[in-house]
Amino acid sequence: MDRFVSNTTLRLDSKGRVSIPASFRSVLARDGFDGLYCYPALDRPAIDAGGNALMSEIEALIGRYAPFSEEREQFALALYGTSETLKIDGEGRVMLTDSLKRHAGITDQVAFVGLGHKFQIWEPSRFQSELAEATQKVRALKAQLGSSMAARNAQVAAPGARE
Amino acid sequence: MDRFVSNTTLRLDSKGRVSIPASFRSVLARDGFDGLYCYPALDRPAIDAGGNALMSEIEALIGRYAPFSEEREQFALALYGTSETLKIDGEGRVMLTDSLKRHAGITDQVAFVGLGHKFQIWEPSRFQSELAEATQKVRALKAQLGSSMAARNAQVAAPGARE
DNA sequence: AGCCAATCCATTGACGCCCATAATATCCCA
DNA sequence: TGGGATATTATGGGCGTCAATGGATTGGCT
Repeated sequence: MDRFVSNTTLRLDSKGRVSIPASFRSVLARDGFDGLYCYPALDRPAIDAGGNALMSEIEALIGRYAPFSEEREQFALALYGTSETLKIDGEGRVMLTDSLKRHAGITDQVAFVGLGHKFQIWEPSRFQSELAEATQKVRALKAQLGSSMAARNAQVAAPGARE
Repeated sequence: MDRFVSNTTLRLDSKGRVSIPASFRSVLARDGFDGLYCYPALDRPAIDAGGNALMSEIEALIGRYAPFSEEREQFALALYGTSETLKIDGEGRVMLTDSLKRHAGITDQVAFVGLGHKFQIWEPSRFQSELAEATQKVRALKAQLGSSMAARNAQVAAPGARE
């Protein structure tokens, strides 16, 4: 597997360390990145994290704006300026910095959430409500798609049906 | 055969493992995917499962939105974030995660239901009632079609409608 | 010296992998 | 066409390994 999927919540120990889920670690290893690249998510109380794939995505985003343009400077500041590269210890753990924890409201537990090419780190209860909200949105979109392509769904609802 | 068809219900053992029906396994093998990709179905108490075909469907859905856009982040969170790639052991069994079992109300038995490019995993009695309901609807639809050809167009326009 | 962080080591519970058995299904050949 | 041999499924259980976690020790830096 070469993408981040699923979610798990883990505890921080007394020293503030937390294990990165083993499945995420193996994706990072495949991606070939020593450490964990992360930064506070722009518009949510979460931490974006990943490896080379994430870094080049950010690079691409910033690269789309002209050098010295106002937008470019601001993106660079918001993303590069707040990024950290955390070390991963021998047991696969990291120590989140205070500013990252503050941004996400993290205290003693975190939820790791796969988003494909990257993953996010949330305070567990905030993640729950965000997930509920996002799920609603996806459901709404599916219903919309369903009514325009309804014949397919009707079939799906009655897989064993014979006439 | 390269599609998932028919349905079987199987038991979970004391360790929570359940065999994937052999016919489904051979489809997965053909699809070339090590493991079982699955996630809670959006609008039913069931689990959607499959291989590469299913995963690229999700990828396509998410790929329609621009990187870092609000929609993309939410979709990735709701879809990738709740997906799991289950390992298949040497005997063709998987262990469903707690959250998947909770979503589908699964305890000690499951029904595998082929849906073509993917399949679903249900709690058996829920599947029975869902199937009965669906059959009922199809029957009603047929009766209407039979008694009045004129109704055809209206029905085709809103086949998924619930009342 | 004193603090913080990087290694290193220990524990425990879950999971992966292996082998065993029973019940079917499939084949093969008289 | 039977009917026994054989392969395949579904299922059960044992055991070693690894992941998550906790704690101790070392080493650098001020």
